[in-house]
Amino acid sequence: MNFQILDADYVREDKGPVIRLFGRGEDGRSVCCFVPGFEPYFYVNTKSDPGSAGELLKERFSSAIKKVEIVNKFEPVGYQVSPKPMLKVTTYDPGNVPEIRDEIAGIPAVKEIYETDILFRNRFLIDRELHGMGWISVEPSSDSSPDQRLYCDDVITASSIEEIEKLSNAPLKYLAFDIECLPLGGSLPMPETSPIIMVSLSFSPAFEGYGSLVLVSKPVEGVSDNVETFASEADMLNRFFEVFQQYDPDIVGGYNILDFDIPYIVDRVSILNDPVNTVRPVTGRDGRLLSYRKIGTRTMVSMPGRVVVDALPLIRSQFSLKRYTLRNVAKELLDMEKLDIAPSEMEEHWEDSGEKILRFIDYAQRDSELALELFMRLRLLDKYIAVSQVSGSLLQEVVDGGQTSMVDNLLLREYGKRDRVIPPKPSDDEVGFRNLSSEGLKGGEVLEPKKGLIENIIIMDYKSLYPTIMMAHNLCYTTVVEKDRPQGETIKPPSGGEFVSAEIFKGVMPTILENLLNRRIETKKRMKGASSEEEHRVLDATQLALKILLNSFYGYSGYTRARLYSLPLANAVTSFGRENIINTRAIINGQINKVVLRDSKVLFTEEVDVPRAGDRTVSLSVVYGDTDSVFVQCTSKTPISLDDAGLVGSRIADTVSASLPDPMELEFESIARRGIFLAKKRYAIWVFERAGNEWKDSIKVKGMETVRRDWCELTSKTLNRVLELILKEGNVEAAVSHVRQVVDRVRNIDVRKDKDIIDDLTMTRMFSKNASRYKNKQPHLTVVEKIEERTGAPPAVGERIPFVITAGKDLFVNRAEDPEYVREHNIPIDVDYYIKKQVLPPVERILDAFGVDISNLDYDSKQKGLFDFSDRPREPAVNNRKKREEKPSGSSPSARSQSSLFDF
DNA sequence: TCCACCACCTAG
DNA sequence: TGAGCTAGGTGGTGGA
Repeated sequence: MNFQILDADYVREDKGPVIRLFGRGEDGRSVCCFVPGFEPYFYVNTKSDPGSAGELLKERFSSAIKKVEIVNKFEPVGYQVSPKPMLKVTTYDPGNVPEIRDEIAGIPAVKEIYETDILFRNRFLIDRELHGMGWISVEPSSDSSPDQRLYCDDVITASSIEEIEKLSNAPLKYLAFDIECLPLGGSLPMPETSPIIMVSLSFSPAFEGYGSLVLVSKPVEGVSDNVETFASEADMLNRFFEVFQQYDPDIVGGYNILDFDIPYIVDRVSILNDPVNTVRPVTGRDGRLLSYRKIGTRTMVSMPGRVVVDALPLIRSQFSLKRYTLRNVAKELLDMEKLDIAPSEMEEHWEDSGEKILRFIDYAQRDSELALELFMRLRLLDKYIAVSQVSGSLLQEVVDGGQTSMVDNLLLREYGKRDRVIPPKPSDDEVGFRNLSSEGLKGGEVLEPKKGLIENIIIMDYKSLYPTIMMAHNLCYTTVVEKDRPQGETIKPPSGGEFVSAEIFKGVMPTILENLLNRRIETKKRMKGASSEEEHRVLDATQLALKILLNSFYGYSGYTRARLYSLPLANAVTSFGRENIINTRAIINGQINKVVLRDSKVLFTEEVDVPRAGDRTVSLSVVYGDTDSVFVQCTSKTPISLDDAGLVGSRIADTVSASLPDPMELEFESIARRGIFLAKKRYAIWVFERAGNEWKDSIKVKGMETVRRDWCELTSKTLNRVLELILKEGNVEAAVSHVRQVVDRVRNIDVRKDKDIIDDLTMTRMFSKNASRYKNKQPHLTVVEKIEERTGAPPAVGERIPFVITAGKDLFVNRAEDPEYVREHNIPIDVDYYIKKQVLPPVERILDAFGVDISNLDYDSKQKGLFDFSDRPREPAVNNRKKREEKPSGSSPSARSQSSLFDF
């Protein structure tokens, strides 16, 4: 029998722990597979003779410890010539391990204890070389059949398990749900007082022919046939859990279900069950009841055999949006409208028996449909499934957790194969110590940009810079010289320290990275020959997962809560990176300096013995770079075609790559016809990228206000237009005139007449911590306070708060106001603020690059400035350009490119 | 007026 | 957005 591993856990039986693997088969049947015979264990490093220490442990813990063996293991960190004897302690029960560990820790002969905090199910997957979302082939054993009541199509016991390769996913079943509560008097619903009145469910694939189902807790006439009505809330909830188990979903999803729907249902059920049990919220494949745990502000839900996924956090981390309400997310990402009923009108709709209640039902249905659409249409889980397969962690862990557990998982697998033990997660004290004693981790190098307008830029970047540095220089926990000294030369990073070369000992991490990198190259190759769209999608997700994992190791090494934290290692990586980008600049500016184009060939100066007619010289100069990228300006007396620039780019990239150790590689990316560079990490370019035989152009904006969520839409729109006019059309005059129009329009805003403009004036900022922790006033905090005052329900920490600035004499922060409130009460907007502080400064920074003298500008409406052309000829930009052209070439950074700006 | 500081968000 | 990292720009505020 073949199936894909969705989840795993264990149960205790008489003979010992038994692993349970949950999954779905290629035939579409859900499976629970019991695997007996796997035992928990951990390692102990002793101060003296391990033999006698082992005897001591066996005696002291005879009821818990099954056996103690002496094994040869390397310690986690540092190059070591040979392993040392340690104790491998096998216990009867995984649950006892923490307790035994704590007692053993007190024994004087014990130096260190390793791998006691690896979850039993993970230990199993790692040791058996199985992976989350991996396919396995199971040989069922005939003699024993598990008798537990499980909510699965098939229940088997395995006699053997083998991982198999399969490109597609099993036909996974998705269920998304959403509840509606009845807020009494328009206030926030609380489980104690507000009943759940509807539950809406959406299915993929359909459930008994229905794509969605709405359960309603009171009788309603005239509903469509995917609506079921009940006499009570309890009846409705019981039906919900019944449908849940009948459908038997693999993925249980929704929007904000972790922070709202699931806790609400659980709390409500316990209230309904108070004197007598009337509702049984069975949701786990093992029959477990729905429950949740709060860890800090985070809600954890465990549903054995299934995977619970809240779309909200996933969308937050993957898409940069101004707001993450379901309404906005559906609009931005799905181009779908959420139906809406204001909380204050819900009671009225609910009490109605005609059109209003039917509308309310539609509204409920739409919410679960939207949630399901987010999963299906955005293919939200593809990436997580692939990361699970590649890292080996279970899907639930990948979805819930960060990069740490994935890296841990990969390290555990490879450390195990190399006979190395892994240290435990650091205690809070240890983390505190690490934070305090850290002299700091230095990051990447950012080259000062040549500011202003620049034409013909070759953009190149290093492919996976940090991972390739680790591979190239064998940087690893296991290669740091701090215990034994190796023979011969060592690798000395610019940051100091020493690492053993790969010839003497190849590091564990470089080995893992090499595997990941090779698999990625292989996967990309297979993508080209993919036989179906589905196969292509799976392979694409896989290569993306490999990239994510490749890039996770560096961050992990500098993360103070990581099992394997190493500042010397992390600093070695970045120091090589900084050295590398500076060397790259030196090679391009100095060694290469210029190239000659001859018959579609790129020649270096030393390759040109006799100049020929038609030779074109292109001078090269690095004008910007950030961590792993270089931007090279090309100057030539004749225009340079995209193809020629591409050839030059490839030749440079190849030349630089050849000077570097494998697998470091500089890659040609794209060509920018024009770019405006304002500061480090702030620029806009008109780029051309190769797409087959074509060049595809686009404008890319980095760091500037158009991509920042704390600026208003008016700013983004205006700036985008200005950038487009300047970059694509070279039309500064038109840009200035556009700004003038915008300013005019803003001056004449009448909030009462033009409510839509409020959307364009709205800024958002994240409410990032509790109000009391803010040292300074903040505009969005003002709004949070106002909302709390008005409704009693302040937005939650972590939400993005929209606000506009209203007119008045008070301090800026105090004039921030909720856009909704402004709309309803026709509150005047601070027009001056929007012109002077929102629209003009970003535009000025750009026009400044054209030498427009802004020092005399006065934007006050009464005095006419550059942007108020009403009684002034609109020529400043043009005049300015002429002035600049008269200057000798080279006297100003943008002078030369300026002259060609309008000829292009 | 200048500067240090907080806060935010972004680049990579 | 409660768990990978640092570098860097910009705006508002309040005190020197």
